[in-house]
Amino acid sequence: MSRQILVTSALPYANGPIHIGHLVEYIQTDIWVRFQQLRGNQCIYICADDTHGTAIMIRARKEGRTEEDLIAAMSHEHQRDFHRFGINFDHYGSTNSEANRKICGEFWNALREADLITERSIEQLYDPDAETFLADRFVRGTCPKCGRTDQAGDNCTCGHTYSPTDLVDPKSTLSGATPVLREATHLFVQLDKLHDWLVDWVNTSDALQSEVANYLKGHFLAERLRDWDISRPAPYFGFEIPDSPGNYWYVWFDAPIGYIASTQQWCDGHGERLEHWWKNDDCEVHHFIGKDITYFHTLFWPGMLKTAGYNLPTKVHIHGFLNVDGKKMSKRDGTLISADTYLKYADPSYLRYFYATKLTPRVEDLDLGVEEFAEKVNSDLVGKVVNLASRVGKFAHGTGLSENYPDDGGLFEAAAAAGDEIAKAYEACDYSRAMRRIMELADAANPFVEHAKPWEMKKDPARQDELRDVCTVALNLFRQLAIYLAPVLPDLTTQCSELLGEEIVSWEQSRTPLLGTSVTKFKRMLNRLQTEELQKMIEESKELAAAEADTTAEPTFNDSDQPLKDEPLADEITIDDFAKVDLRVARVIKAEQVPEANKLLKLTLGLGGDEQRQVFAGIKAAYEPEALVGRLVVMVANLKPRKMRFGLSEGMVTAAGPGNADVFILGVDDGALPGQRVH
RNA sequence: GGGGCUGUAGCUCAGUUGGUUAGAGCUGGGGACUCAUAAUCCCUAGGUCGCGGGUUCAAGUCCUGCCAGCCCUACCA
Repeated sequence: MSRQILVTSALPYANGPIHIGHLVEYIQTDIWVRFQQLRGNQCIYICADDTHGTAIMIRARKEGRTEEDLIAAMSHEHQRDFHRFGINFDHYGSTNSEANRKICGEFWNALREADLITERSIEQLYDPDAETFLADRFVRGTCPKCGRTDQAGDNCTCGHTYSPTDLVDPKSTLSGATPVLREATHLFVQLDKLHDWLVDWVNTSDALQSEVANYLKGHFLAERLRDWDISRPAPYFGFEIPDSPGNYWYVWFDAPIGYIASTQQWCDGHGERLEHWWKNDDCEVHHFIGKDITYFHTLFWPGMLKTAGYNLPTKVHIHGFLNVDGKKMSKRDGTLISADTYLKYADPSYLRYFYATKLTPRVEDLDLGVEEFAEKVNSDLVGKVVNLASRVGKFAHGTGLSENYPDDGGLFEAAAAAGDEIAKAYEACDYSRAMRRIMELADAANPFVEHAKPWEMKKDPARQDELRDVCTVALNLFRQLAIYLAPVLPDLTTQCSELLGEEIVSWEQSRTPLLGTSVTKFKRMLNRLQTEELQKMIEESKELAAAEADTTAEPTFNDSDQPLKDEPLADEITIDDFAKVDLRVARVIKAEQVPEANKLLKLTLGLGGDEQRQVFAGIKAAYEPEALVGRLVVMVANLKPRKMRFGLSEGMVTAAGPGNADVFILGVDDGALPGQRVH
């Protein structure tokens, strides 16, 4: 009984190129889809570019083009890369399509009807220059806890987390402007109304890996589910909400619906009905995703599907991240290798096979060790599998295959019997196990040729029948391997088909030997992988990253000349003049308000040990005392003490800026110690 | 701090419901062959199964404590 299966991979964001980390997922999915098709199931593979959101809007603006132009170019590039890696989508759409807008509307109405939508006003930082609300990652500023500057909008390297509205001296990374708080209405999905249903679904469906189910139960379902902020105010690149003008669906609302919209487009082109795939209990829906988007696919998405009356996922297959040589991929190390760069140095089959040997049904990170990668490809694929065909190909071209299958000591039969186990492993996404079993078969096949010594038969005209029998066995064992590897190595399968003049279309072909046909001239199938090529690949990635950093860094140096005009450079001095000023690193030990003073804060500065100075600084309008405590500042330590109305000031804290709220205290890089002199 | 996962030969891993001398591939050492892409074949080396307790006639396999590593999360996913 043939199954009907719809498969998706996560939608790549139209904001950057595909890299080898992304490919883990697409290769994993593609293998599964090809396996299902080989087994005779009706299986379609749907994907699309994820195109909406602030990041796309900002990037398009920076590049001076429309969003549509940007995402069209990106989609083209993505599809080109996927194609070159043998990722065989049945349809690759875009979330920025009319089909998607329409289905989003349908989901929206269903959520409204189920009374799951609520409205609330929230305050968010707004960039008055760029005229847009700012997501956390577009705000940087000084950590309110430790005073480190240039920290991200939601957390600091000191480990503290906070809201971007807590940042001292926040700046928009888009325009450099100081963001202001602005109120806007947002729409929320009250997910907690589906709490009981979700608990039940997580417990009873087979859709989730056990560790994922545990994670959900322990983290989210253990308490009240928070409302999900599902709208963004204009300007926003996305779909405007029909019954809430000026508000747009958040990109995470329309992205998963893109799975359905893209299916719709496929249906339109193939005379199919969407209901047959998405509103049909007989159709399985499988999502392949990375662990970072677990939450969306296992709580919100099922909730939305349930509410709108679509098929729930039969299975959400979640995989871990890719490391390279045991470390996170990084641009600096050159290990964040783009699909495009990879292809200049290595065959896509290598990566497909290597990932297959590493993938298990668990949510585990996988490691691409550069040495291991080359070893595995060379010894398994070239040395064992391809070698089997390579070593008899020349002989077989003359003899063709025997009419009857010769005695091979039970090798073919054993390999045919192993098919069920291998299929089971593929089905369970346990490719690692499948590859292991297949290589065991290859290990058993090579000794057969070795012991039969076909090269001796070749020299003896009386033994040509024997020679043909040996070739028949070797090539049939090779053919079995090619069939079992077909989901992983489509190119090898094609080459096998060409060699033997038989198209490989079904897993069942592994059960019966191919006999009595001619064999075409053997052509080399796969080259060995040189580790030097991999080194070059990493080098090129490094250079690309460096070049990119150059071009992106440039605009940030576009500084105004106003400060210099306001305060021209002073007269030249000698080094001796400068040496008279004793600048020291000091730690702010105490910082207090001076009740009667308009501009002053009273600071107690430590120079290490017991050495302390009391300093009055005119920074009241710019800094909260609490934010200063613990910070390192640079002070003029040998300034003659000066009596002020509120007490003695024994030095001066250095700072830049015209005054009032625009005062910026000089800091030092990590590692400096109180008491050290500034030279 | 909370949760999850992992810890078996130099490396990557397998070890089914607890049951004979713990396995494979790669690497290393020795040999053979020459059909094959410095491919292949044969032989060989090698591990107190992270550590300590416990249950059992019997534990890598179950329970418990500890140690190490990785990941997630830390009252806005």
